Amino acid sequence: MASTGQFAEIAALAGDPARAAMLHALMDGRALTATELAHVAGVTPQTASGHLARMTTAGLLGVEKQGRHRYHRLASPTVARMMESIMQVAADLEPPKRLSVGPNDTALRAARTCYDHLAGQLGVALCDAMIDQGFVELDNDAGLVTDPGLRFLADIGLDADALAARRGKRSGRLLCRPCLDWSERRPHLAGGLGAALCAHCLDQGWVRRLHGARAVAVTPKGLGVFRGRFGARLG
Amino acid sequence: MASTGQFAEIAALAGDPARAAMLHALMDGRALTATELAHVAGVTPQTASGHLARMTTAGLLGVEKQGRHRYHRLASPTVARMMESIMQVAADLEPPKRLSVGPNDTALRAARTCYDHLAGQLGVALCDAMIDQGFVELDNDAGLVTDPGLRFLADIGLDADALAARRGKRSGRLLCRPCLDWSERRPHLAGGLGAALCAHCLDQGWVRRLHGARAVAVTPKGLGVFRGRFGARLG
DNA sequence: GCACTACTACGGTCCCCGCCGAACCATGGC
DNA sequence: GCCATGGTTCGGCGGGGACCGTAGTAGTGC
Repeated sequence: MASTGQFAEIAALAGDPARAAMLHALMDGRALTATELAHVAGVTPQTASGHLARMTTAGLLGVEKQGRHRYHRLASPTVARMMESIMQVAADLEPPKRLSVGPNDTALRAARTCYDHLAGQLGVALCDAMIDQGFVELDNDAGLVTDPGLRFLADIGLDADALAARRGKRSGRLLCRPCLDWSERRPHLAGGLGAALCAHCLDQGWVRRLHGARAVAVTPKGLGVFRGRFGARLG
Repeated sequence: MASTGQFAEIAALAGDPARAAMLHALMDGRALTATELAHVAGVTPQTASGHLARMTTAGLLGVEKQGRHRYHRLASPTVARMMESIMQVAADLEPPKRLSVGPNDTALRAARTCYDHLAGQLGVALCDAMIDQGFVELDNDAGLVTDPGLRFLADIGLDADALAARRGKRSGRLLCRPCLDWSERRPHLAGGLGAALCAHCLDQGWVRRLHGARAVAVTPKGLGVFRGRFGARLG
């Protein structure tokens, strides 16, 4: 089988604190340089370089060389999914020390990207609002966009055909994937729909990224749209 | 956040070869004793005991004491999902030595349980057959049971209402989750539907477990059902 | 050409952790 | 009561790997 040895190898790679920090930093889906990653991990560049090389040959990361810089990113959405699922298990672990609930942490809980979709209080609130309005129906395994939901998406500028193109084999209905939020313990929208929604929010300037991290902020314009059109209850 | 420290802790627990072997052995959803797990991991009982204690306090495993035995099982489906996703990433790793493609491995590829649903060639074949017959529609994110599919499920003895009860908030339609098979690289059915289907196959004697491992075998009766009713192309 | 930056390769140190042997509890059968 | 069995705890050993020095190699700008 994909022997336990290979399984252990991947898990062990993710299990080192320095490497875990780098992987987390890449969870916004963008590409960073080795020096930046060394900084977030708190190690010297040469140590970081070694870690990055190992993760790249293992297929966790991909690199794009560009001039004298080498940008490292997560190799695939599959890796991001893996990290999400580990985070869910880790969230059940009682917090050990809780010494620093810094502002960074607060921002992250409020709104963040989870590789390609929105998470945190914002992600959950948008999801709840769309359920309340009957735009999507969710169960533990999957979600379904209703006919009013399709009209709503078209209304805010998201074309259903474009959405269908993002997905694989299309079915008659537009489906999506629920993703359990590790900080809120409630589901938010993921999958092709979640990715499209997140990209659209960034395009339209409804949310913007904060200082190159995973956290995002809702713009005034976005707040109006989320409250008015989505019917979301936000802070 | 669910700090990178906790993330790394969970991943590191899964990253040790001995612990990974134990976790894999528990992936059939049943509970095993410490001695059995020590055997599959190839370590002494006292070493296994230490590993099991750590994984239990970390929330990866649960124990049920029963007489002088202590049965260890995966703590939750969440843990199983985590392991599935790590396996998917690990499957992309080129096989390192491939020295023993033993019969055990062959049986595992042919048909196995993946915590609570069927996987391997059998799982993929059943999924393909149900798609071909128009019983389910799948995309990358989710799947939908059609009306003929609901009738088919009732026909083979699976009640849709009972299925709905297994899931969380019910939607108008019966949804399911696709799970990418790490050996076949194609999706099979998971989620509540996959779990119900697997349980039903075991109940009806269509498949039976092999020597207490994850591998399962299709019985002659099951072969008839899978070919005749499902229309599956099997071996 | 030279200086500069970003990254990689090598050698050595240190520590964590997985492992086992032996001894120590708990349960069940006689 | 006694032994047998499954399981856990403790102490010491050993190896793997994470880390940082220093040194070396591309690519860029002057």
